[in-house]
Amino acid sequence: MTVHSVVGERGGGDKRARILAAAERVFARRGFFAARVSEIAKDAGVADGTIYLYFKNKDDLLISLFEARMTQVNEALRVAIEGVPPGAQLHAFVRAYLQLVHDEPAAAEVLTIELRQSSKFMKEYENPQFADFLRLLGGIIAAGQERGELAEDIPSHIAARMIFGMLDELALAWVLAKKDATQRISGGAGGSKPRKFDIVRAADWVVALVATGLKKERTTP
Amino acid sequence: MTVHSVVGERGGGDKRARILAAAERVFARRGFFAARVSEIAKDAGVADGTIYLYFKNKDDLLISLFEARMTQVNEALRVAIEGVPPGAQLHAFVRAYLQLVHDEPAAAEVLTIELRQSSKFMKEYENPQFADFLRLLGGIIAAGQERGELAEDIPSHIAARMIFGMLDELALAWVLAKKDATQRISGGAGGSKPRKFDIVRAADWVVALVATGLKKERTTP
Amino acid sequence: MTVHSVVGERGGGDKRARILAAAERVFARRGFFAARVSEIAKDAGVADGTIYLYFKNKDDLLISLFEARMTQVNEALRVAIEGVPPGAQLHAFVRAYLQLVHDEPAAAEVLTIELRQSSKFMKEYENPQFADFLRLLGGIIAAGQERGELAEDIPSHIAARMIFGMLDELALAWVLAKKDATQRISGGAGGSKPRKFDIVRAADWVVALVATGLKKERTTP
Amino acid sequence: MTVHSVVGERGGGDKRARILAAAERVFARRGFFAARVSEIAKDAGVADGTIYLYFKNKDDLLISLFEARMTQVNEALRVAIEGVPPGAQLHAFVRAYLQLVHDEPAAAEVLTIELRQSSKFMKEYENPQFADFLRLLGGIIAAGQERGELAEDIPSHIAARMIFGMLDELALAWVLAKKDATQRISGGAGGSKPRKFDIVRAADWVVALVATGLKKERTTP
DNA sequence: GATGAATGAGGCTTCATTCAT
DNA sequence: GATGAATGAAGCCTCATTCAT
Repeated sequence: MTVHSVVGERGGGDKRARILAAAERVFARRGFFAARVSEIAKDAGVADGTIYLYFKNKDDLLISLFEARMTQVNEALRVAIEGVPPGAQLHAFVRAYLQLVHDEPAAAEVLTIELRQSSKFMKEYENPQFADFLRLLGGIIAAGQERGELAEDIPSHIAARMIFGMLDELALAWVLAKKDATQRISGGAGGSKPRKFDIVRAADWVVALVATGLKKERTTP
Repeated sequence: MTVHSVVGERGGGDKRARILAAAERVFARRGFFAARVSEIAKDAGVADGTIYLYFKNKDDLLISLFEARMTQVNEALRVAIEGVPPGAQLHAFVRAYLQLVHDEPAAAEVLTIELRQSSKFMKEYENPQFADFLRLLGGIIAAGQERGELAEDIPSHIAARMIFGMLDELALAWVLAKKDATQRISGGAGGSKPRKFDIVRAADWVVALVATGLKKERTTP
Repeated sequence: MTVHSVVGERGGGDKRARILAAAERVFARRGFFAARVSEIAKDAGVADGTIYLYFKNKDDLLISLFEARMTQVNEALRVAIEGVPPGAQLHAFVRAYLQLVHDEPAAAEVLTIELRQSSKFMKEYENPQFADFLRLLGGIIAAGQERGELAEDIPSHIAARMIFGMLDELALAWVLAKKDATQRISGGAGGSKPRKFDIVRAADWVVALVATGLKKERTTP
Repeated sequence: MTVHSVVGERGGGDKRARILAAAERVFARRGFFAARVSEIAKDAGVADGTIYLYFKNKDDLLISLFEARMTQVNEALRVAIEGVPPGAQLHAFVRAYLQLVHDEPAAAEVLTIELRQSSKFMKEYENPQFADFLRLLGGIIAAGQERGELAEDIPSHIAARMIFGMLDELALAWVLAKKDATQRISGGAGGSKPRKFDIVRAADWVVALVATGLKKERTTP
């Protein structure tokens, strides 16, 4: 199953998928609130009214998009850690996640930015797929703790949150930097618009930080 | 300088501050897009039109709020690490940040959720205060690397991003959990609505993770 | 010819009649403007598009319905007064009309309520069947006046209008009361939702009022 | 209190009244469903949005209009029968009602046609003013029955309904005839579009019919 | 400066109607 | 003839912003 088959492509077969793919592009381009249903329709090559044959309303479009993408992300992550030795699963997970961000920047942008939108989506909407995601990541950590490989002073679900926070922030920084081709390569800690960096390579940084921290003198055999 | 003097209080003196404080409450309650200028005016005890004597428009209200809060956050963080030995500054920084989140949940909600929002603010808006924040945090890390205390394999500005990601995610989880008093204390990695936890104590977890990672066998003198 | 054969039945044969019957049910249930063509189609067991094979548009559906029903009403009324002595024809007419209302409440509701509706139907639409109805009733009165049995101070067509007004209002009151089974049997002149009464028996009241009025001691020459 | 002061005039003072007056004109002209809020606004000389400062929505406009008008009608009728000898009150009531129709044809049209509109208004909407109207008329009849002047074989509230039916039908016929200046003066019982007649004079016809019926030789005891 | 009634542009959505199959 | 997915015009309503008082 490819990424595109889930959300649909421009030349895709069924309308629902094409609308969802268009919604993703437009939400990424404008943001949910600034996105116009008519623009999504135009982008999908359907009439405005057609959207309402497949989705209840504009909100449903975002929720459906999120569910489709998040389900797919979870699926890909599960595949990525399958057959991997327990001790290497966290690395595999992180790398796979950032690879997905790299491959589907529009999806990453919607997941990263739009879904924080409080009212309708993080508060009222229960969001079971994101819970799945956290459960998957938390499970890897908890298993490491049970095997005695990972310290138990941090609750696994909190650790999962923290790792997700890192990944999400890196994804956001990368996605926003990507937007701006005229980005000045100013040195230092940069402006609010971060410089471009290799998001896939960043997986190693995340794993390094999570595994052994920043302190220099560390692991002894 | 107190927190309130920056953003204003209900019984406060000047109108500008009262409007800003009201905006923060309403943005936290409804989200930026769902917030109504008239509700902010009512909450501030002024007429709708009065808001436009102090702010250019609704966007300006959010930007001003963000700048005031972020300036104050940076100020508080600078104070928190002042006079602290270099090796302990990161801990002080993290603890101070999460304490601020704890003390001003409405502010935390606006900074955490609303500012990620759409195009208008993370893309078009330059956001120098957030850059300051990252520079401050990145500087602490860079200094540690220069002193040879911290590993240099992760660029300091990337490390700063990752740490901010953790802090932001914890703040978000805590703020959203706070919203829902009827939260079931179900076990496991939880649902999308995280269980309540002690946000201030979480500072230790962040520092532990950042310092030495999750791996069990670690630092030897 | 039965009532149903004109407007069609659920299990009926040809599609046109089934659509018309469904339209009557839906118009009675929702009102013309709130009725959805798709609901009529569903109720008739045909596809939406099929309706347009038999009717020009939604308006045509109501007009056709009205013409079919009114033609049938006029037919039934003509039959009802056939062979009846001239002096008893008015009574027969009134009784037959209210009996039809009783037997076909959905039809009565459409004729009574929907057709008064806006411009489209009472203003722009010529409505020859209703003219027939008034001509039939007016003819009975005019004949009575010519025979010297009825006073001539009221023009026969005005008298016909007044009698129709009574019948129509009684039908409306009865139909609307029928809607609400939980009707409180509060005394007095009632609320806007009238109490249930025997619509067929009401024929005697109409005839009594029309024949001799309300005055108790009737004038003697 | 004049008629206009209740519903408002074009050059009137407050906006609410002007909007209500415009709504009455537009509803009479187009019918409720075909009426456009923007046309009402234009007719009232206000912006579209202004209407929503005074009324909740389009439905509220019709309900408010009905309540204002019906309250005023009831008031006028009460004044019309005040001080009139009991035996003459019915005549006074009928004449006053038809005079109101004559003086305010747009109001009559809205009351007569639009309010039959089933779903929203006769079914869901309780309509206390119309109940008042019926109570007033029914009270006059009941009083006549108690004084022994009127026959008691017809329940007073049914008699009230029947009289209202006559008045309403005459009003409708007159209002619709008025619409069409090019009306052919075709003889006989006419088409569906009735010929013009003197609506005020019609009061005598109604009273004659109600009082003594159509029978020429009236029954002697 | 302060007010808040008024504005009016513009979006989401509905639904009668069409037409390729 | 029958279908029903697709169309797209058009309306109600919201709400940020203005400006006369």
